[in-house]
Order: sequence, then C-alpha cells, then structure tokens
Amino acid sequence: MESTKERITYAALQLFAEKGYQTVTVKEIADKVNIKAPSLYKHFKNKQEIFTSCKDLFYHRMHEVHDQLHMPDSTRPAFAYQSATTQKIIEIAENLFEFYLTDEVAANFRKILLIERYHNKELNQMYEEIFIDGAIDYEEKVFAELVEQGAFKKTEPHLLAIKFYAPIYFLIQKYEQRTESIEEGKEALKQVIIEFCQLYSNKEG
Amino acid sequence: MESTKERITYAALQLFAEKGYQTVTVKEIADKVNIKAPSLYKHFKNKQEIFTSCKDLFYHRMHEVHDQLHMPDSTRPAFAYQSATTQKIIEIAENLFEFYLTDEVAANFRKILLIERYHNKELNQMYEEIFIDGAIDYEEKVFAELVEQGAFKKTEPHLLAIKFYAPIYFLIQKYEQRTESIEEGKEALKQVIIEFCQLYSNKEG
DNA sequence: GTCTATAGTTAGATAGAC
DNA sequence: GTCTATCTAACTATAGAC
Repeated sequence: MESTKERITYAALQLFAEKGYQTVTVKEIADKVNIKAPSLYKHFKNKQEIFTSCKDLFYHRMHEVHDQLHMPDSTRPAFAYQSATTQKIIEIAENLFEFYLTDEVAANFRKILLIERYHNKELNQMYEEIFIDGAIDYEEKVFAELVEQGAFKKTEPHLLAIKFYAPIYFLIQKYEQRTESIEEGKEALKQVIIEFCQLYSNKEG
Repeated sequence: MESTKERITYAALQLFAEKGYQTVTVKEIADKVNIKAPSLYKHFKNKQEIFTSCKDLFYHRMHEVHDQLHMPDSTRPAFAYQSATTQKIIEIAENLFEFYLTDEVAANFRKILLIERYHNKELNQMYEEIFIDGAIDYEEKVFAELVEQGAFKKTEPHLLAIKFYAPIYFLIQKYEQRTESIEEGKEALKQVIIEFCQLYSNKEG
C-alpha cells in the first residue's frame, strides 16, 4: 500500500531526473499520479516541498544501503576498515555500481544531483560528498589500511583510490542510459577490478 | 570585434551550462548582453535558435581543437595511429583534460550535454559519441596499435582504454566546479598516466 | 482528499516607433 | 538594430464546492 504522498514523490523523482526541477511542471507530476494538479497541494505545501521529499527519500535510502554495504558516508562515523579484504573491495565496487544504476531512488536522485549541481550550492556539495571527494576519501582509507596490513603493495593511497574508483564512476555514467545492458557493464567492471587487485595486492584474488 | 550575435551566443552558452536550457529566460540572456529581450529577436528567430548557435559554436571549436591535437572524433576520418608513442598519449590525456576544463566553449557545452542528455536523444547521442563510446573507441585503437607495435605489453585494448580514460573523465568532473585548483588536477592526472604507462609500456616514459 | 474555476505571475514572442 | 508596449500561453498556487 503506497500513500498518495509517496506516489507523488516517486513520480516527481522520475520526472526531475529526466528533465530537471524547473522544467517539470506540477501538472506533469499530477498526471503521472492520475490526479489533478491542485490536488497535489493537499499533500505538499508547494513544488519545492515535493523536491525536498525526494531528497529525504534518497538520503534515507542511501544511508540504509550504505550501512548495509559498509559504503562511503561522510555524515556517519567510520566503519571498521580493519575488516577490509581484497574480496571485500571487489564486492564494494560491484554493490556501488549496482545500487546507483538499478535502485530506482538512488539512480534517479544521482541524475538529479548531476543536473542541478551547477546552479545549486547545496546539491553540488551533496554530489561532491557522495560521488567525488567522499568516495575518494573512503577508498583512500580502505587502501591505506590494506597497505598497512600488508595485503596491498606499498602504493600512494590517493592515486590508488582514483585508479580504483574512476572506472566505477565512468561505467555508472556509461550504463545509466542503457540499463538493458547493465550485465555487460558489470562484467567490464569486474574485469577492471580484478586486474586492479592482481596489480596491487600481494595475495591472489 | 565581437558581433552582438556572438555576444548573445556566448552569454547563452554560460547561462545554459549553469541552469539548463529551460530554466534560462531570454531576458537573462539579454541582460547579460546589455540589451532588452525583444532585441534578441533581431538576431535569432527564437530561443531554440540561440541554443543551436551554441551547439554550432561548440562543434566548430571541437573539430578545430581535436584536429590540432589528433583527438577522438567519430565524425572524421581516422588519424595516423602509426605515429602513436607513449609520450604522445600522455600529451593527449593532458590536452583533453585541459581543453574540456579551460576552453570556455568546450567546458560550458560539455556541462550542457551532461544536463540535457537525459531528456534529449540527440544531445545524449552527442554526449556518448564525444565523452563515452567515442573516447573509448579512440583510445582502444591507439592501444591496439601500441600493442601491435610492441611499445605496449600485450593487453586487452578495451580494458586498457577504460583504465586510461576513466581517470581523465573522473578528474574533469572533479575539477570542473573548482577551476581555481586545476593545476592540482593536472598534477594528479599526470601521476596517474605516468604510472599507467610504467605498468603497460615496454619502454620507459 | 478530490475536483473545477480562477487568481496572479511570468515566460516567449510580436508590433511598431525611433 | 534598439527600444516600449503588448499579446498569448503556460505555470504555480489558492478558493471553495463536493
């Protein structure tokens, strides 16, 4: 059972991701939910609040999944890097890739951030925290730990993080517009990560 | 001497890159050129034609620079891969990075493509041709040639292309919103590419 | 909580004077 | 080729009936 408020939020999320906030009209959102535009205002004060609802939905979903997957999250305390293994970082890469491509909320809000960040300071900060600096900082810590443990060869963690994360970042943007070929993308990712691990890890695999 | 038509195109280019096509009003464009909105219509038939003018400007600039730098361009005949050397691919990476971050036309239109591609088939195709498949195809050919020449170790060209290109792609998106720190980005790029070449090339450098 | 009707505003674009 | 004045259409949002 989905409430009308939730249906509006999901409809708006899809439309904002496709066209951007300003381009989407409240009538379009209403049409998608099969109600008339003025009825929206019984659920939300105004258009901006619908957007806020999308943002809240994404934050909630992201924290939930990042927690599950022990993924980057600059707004929460650090997770146990001690448990990092080569196998685990492969899993992290695959989960990250899959989450931001197939999860409806994550995939759409990622697009929204990409679109809106050029004229919205807050959303730009959010994008950088999640997909640029935040992600790199996290990977850096993971690799620093792996190097210290002796699991990885002594290498500069920042460069290692870029080499590891950049292909994930690139492949997400490559396959976001062709979700029917996601398996192909996953395969490419896997190969890149495996080669990466063979190069820099001391153990095999 | 810049014509009013050119001044309008450049003003629109900046605004579209920041806010997206729909969000920008013709009044905003006019304000930036210090004329009144109706005067725009003496230079362009409508708003859409201003956008077309931005696109044409970018295409012209891109072909010009890609030719100069022997860079990817799926709409033109292939360049002489025979002349590819390790030193040259480092230069290609740096030039690509610098062009799409510092050239006013290229940097702004790249943002426009990123913003508009989710709801515009033509622009999505253009983005993929320039920044995704086109770029990867080009690098793939370069590396295939380098491998055949014996300059590079025998490696799967497609994976090599992703490993080479993804960091460029990522760093462009990292530094596009902080052009004051571009030198830092250039340094990171250089290090990544140098390490890349050390790993895969047979000769040094 | 849905609707119809409509207010209030702003957008893109045109007409016509200078 | 610039301007002022203005048209028309579209959008956000409100009022009030059901």
